[in-house]
Amino acid sequence: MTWGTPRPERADAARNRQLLLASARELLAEVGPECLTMDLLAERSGLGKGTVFRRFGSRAGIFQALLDDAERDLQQQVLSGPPPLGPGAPPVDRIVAYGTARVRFLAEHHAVARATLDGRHAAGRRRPLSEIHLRVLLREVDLPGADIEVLAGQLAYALDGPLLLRLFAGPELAGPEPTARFEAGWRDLVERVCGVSGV
Amino acid sequence: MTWGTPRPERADAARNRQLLLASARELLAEVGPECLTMDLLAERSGLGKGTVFRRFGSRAGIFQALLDDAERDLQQQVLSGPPPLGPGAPPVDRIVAYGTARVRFLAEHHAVARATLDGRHAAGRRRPLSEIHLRVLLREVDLPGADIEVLAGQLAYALDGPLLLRLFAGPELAGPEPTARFEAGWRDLVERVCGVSGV
DNA sequence: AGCGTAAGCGGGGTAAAGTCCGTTTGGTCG
DNA sequence: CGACCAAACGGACTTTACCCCGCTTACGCT
Repeated sequence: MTWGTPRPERADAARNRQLLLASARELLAEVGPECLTMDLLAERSGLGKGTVFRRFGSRAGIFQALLDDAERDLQQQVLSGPPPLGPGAPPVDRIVAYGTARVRFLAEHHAVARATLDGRHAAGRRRPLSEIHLRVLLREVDLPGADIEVLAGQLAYALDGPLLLRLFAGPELAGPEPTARFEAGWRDLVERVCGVSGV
Repeated sequence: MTWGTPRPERADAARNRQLLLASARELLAEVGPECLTMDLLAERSGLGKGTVFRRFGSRAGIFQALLDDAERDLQQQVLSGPPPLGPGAPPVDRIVAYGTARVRFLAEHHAVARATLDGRHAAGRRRPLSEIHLRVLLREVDLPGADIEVLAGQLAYALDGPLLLRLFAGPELAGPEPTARFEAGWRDLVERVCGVSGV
């Protein structure tokens, strides 16, 4: 036994995965994301509820799986498609191209992507504090050609919750070391964006 | 009657708000975030479950309120504290100082901040795709002194879900206009970060 | 003070997420 | 071909966020 790959997927499991994804897509079109329940999906696909949970882990997992499935195409483009999205172009061009592609991807699948975030009744999330403050300050900096609204949002999210929390949550890293690293990273990012040249 | 302010808060409501926040903090320390249920909080504070929901709207709302409460102090520092966090310093310095303060704030309150994100068993969220791809490409760009790991995370989040979804979700803006704006914003951000000078 | 009313309160009810464990089945090895 | 086992399945059960609506209470007005 070589343990490089943990185990191949069983045939019935693979079949059911496809069945579940197909049923989920149907239901999504019929009743919309917020009415798609685990029970409903189980019934529609003719499988047990336990099976649905085994596959997806949670309600949000369904949408994640759906999105991953749609994203596979984008991944292929990135790995072996034509430049600048695929290999062969200068890295900066590829980064720009990737962002463009991803924005379009999310715009196209925004309903599913939204449902991924779980909070099914959270409706309007709030993150205005950092963003507003940054917007005000950025206006005072001379940044010709920049879209301040968008830039403020980008920086706010670069700074905010998910990134930090993910690392903090990981292998118990709430200590001083990653904190210092984020602080340095933030300083570096801001100085690059604002065009501070020197030492 | 002047209708500028919708209505002042009733006295008992204010008292109960404080009581609930205090009870929530106690329970948080005793049983941890994931065991803090709405029923438990209601019982501990001697109020009805309906009241708890009226106050906070949802489970996540509790943690949001707790975090907002703690953040009020930071807000004060920003609005009227000493520079560089408060007014009086050059904007870039203030931006850097704000980021530093916020990183420390989140590091200190990471348990609560984490619980804010609702998905109580979501555990490890996945966002490796964009991040890994960006990391690889950024390494090919000459960026002296940059922490590529951190930078890749920052850019990935600047690009990713929450920002887009928030605007898409808002006043129904999935159309082409904001998409184009995000694409342009991304190009601008990347070029600033990577030090592309010219036209 | 007495009254009207709108906001706040209570807690039982509901639906849906997530868990458990006994049963079934696909795959492999003798 | 038959036995064995780990993985997959099913669906009843538990937990808990969230809703609903009749009751209570604080505040403004006369």
